[in-house]
Amino acid sequence: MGISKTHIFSPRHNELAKAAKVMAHPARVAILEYISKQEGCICTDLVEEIGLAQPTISQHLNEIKKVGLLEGTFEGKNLCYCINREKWVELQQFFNSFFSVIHQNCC
Amino acid sequence: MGISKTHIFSPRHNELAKAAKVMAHPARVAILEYISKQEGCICTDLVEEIGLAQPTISQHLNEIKKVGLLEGTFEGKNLCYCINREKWVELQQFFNSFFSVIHQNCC
DNA sequence: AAATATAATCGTAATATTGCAATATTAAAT
DNA sequence: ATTTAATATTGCAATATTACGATTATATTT
Repeated sequence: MGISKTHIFSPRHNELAKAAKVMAHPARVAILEYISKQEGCICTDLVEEIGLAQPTISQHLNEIKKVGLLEGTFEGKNLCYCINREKWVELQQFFNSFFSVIHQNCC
Repeated sequence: MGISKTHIFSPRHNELAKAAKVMAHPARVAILEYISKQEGCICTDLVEEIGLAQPTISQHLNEIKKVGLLEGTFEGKNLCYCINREKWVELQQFFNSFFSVIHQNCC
């Protein structure tokens, strides 16, 4: 994205943007939804479920991991991913409180 | 972003991603918050408020416009931007309902 | 009509993202 | 120890984003 001057923005704005960025790709939205709908942990499936190549899925998973939305075992064969519910709820509230700030009535 | 295979994802996932993308940059988060906190419409200010060059702000505003989050007069001198509240609430609910889907308890 | 103020557009450089093939790594099974 | 199945990493090509200077368009003042 070019230089992206993150330093001129508040930590809150940067955090919100970072959280939003995770959901800013349909593959990641689909992955998140799929995992969150599973009863237990998921093991594979994702590649055929989503329809992207394995390295691509792996990369997207990594992006999701980086914001702390995934939990579980990540190495070796048969990984076990699941949603970090605390973080999930935190994000939900984060977005919600952002959208709740509207003091404006014009136009 | 490379080829970005939007066609393999559901419309809902694509829409959510598109909405999230708008908030996926701190400048746009800051802009949205600033406008939403104004009593009436804003006229300028944004450039010095945010701290980016005028063309850059203009571009960001355009991104926000494209998802329908802005309303008002866009041409000429002294434009008048304000939040499209309907769309705003729609997005809030969109995100919220996405985050509400969690059927999972493991790990 | 000319000057002024404000915002949009264009062009372009720098950087980020997406996606995949090839390869490496890991852990379990044989 | 080998093989096997599953995921991670690397490297790279294609495309998108971010940012801004220069310019252009538009409307208001003078």
